[in-house]
Amino acid sequence: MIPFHSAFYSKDLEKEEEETIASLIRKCPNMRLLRQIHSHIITRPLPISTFSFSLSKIISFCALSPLGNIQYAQKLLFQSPNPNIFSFNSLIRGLSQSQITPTTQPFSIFKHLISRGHPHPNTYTIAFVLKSCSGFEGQQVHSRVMRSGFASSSFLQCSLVDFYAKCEEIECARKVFDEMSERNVIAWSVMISGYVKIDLFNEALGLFGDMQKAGVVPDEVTMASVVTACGGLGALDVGKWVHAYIKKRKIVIDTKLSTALINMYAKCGCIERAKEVFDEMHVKDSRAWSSMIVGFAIHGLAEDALSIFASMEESKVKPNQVAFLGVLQACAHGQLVSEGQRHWTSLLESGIQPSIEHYSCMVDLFCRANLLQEAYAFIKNMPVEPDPVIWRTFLVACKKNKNMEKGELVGQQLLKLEPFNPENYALLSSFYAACSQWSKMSHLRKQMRDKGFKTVPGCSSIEVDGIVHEFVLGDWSHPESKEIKEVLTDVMRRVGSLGHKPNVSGVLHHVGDEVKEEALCEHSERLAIAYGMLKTNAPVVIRIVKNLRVCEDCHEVTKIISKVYDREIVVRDRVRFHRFVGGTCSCKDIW
DNA sequence: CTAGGGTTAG
Repeated sequence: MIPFHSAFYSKDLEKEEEETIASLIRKCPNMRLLRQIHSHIITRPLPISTFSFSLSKIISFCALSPLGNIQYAQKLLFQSPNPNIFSFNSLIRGLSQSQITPTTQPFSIFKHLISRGHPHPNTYTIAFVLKSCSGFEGQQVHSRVMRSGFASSSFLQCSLVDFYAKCEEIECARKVFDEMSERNVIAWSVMISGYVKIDLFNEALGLFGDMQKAGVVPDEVTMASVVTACGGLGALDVGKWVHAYIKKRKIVIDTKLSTALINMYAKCGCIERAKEVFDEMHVKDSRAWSSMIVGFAIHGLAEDALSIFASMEESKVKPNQVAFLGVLQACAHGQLVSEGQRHWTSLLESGIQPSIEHYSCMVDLFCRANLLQEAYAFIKNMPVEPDPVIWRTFLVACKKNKNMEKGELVGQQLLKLEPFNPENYALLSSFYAACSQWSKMSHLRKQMRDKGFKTVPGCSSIEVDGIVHEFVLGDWSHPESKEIKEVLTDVMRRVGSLGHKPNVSGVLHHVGDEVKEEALCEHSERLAIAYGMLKTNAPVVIRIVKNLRVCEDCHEVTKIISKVYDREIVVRDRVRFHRFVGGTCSCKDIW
């Protein structure tokens, strides 16, 4: 510390002193030393501006440094006679970043500032406050911004767009975005990522197109959202185009963008390319590893998932909860029961608190291996309450194993837990159908009708020449549906001549088998596959994205198609991929 | 001392 005598104090010395104190605080290794610096500046007869500057640096350290103490920052601030806005900003930022739930909310500090009239909040204050606001609070901040002189601040406009996007108030976000006079790369990126956050992937891609038209150059942050949108849509062609665009524009492919690309390729059914991107990464963090593990898992490549998990451990990156989720998922889908149990033990040993998703994977592990007893015992021994997903997993297994007793029990449980979810009624009804309990099934379907429940219809899409065609169950409105029908008739003739008997157990209505067989042919994945067969030729891969899980009969038929028409068909299910080649499926018929 | 991005059960 510079010794000084106030009599000789000049502006230069003042600056020098401030600089020394600031640098001391920057390098401060712990709170104990910080308190010493604090008492130093209190006891020294510093000029008021130097004192105030130093105190704000101390408060900032306490509020923001990992070595700091947010409570202490708050105490200091409210004890000091005239804290500046810098100090308030640090405290607000610290509170909104803090992991522990703060006793004081940033928004209430903001209100406090306004009611006492000084110091005046600035754009920094508002940006920090918005990060931790509830929807209601944020609207109040918004209206204050409009009444203040900050309405045209690009920073705040971006913060507001992001704030509304985080609240899933996408129309409000869009309104702020549209009213901006100048939109920089950040404004476009926040809006695009806002759409991605709520699964409006087409809107995100559309806006990316508008951004290009507006001549704003995207960067790696923008592209991460765009890539994620492609993955969400399962649009491989667009995804490949976007990847090529990134390379051509020489946009930096950092860890986050690489992770997004891995995920996109995996979700678009192209696991080889996902692996290529992964191998090219220089720095792989736990999220990158997790993406690769989950990618292998959803492709049914359990061995690859396990070996990449082992490599992750070897490379000293600690598996996070998602990595464990991926490896358990892989074991479940690959029927590797003992491997799954081994990783479960290692999850518990790692100190990670298993989440409901982890428990769900374990239940699924037993269910897919038809170990219903083990699954049920596992559910009963869980320290957390089983959720509807877990019960549905178990009920699907009961359906497959025609276990009336357990299935009925669990089905009732499910309806009690989630009485307004049509999916539960549909599932239980198909369970009764599988067990040939027709009267119970019609009773349930009557209940559904009475309650006005509608199940989500199956919907499959296929991308042809960059255009995504959607097909809904039983919907023949496609302009080329006559040709599609001809393809399907040919398929049924050739598939039938190979001795395939339609498996109608997946059809819900208790009607004649002939009607049921017809209903099977109208399943959305069949329409989409037929369209793919119509519009493309081998060796082009037919890639389908479906919103529900594939029905058993469609799965059989698709296997046969892949053989007799010699077409590779990749179907993205609601939960995983099926790759049909030469009459077999990569899921080994477990799904 | 401001604004934007990546993994997650059936």
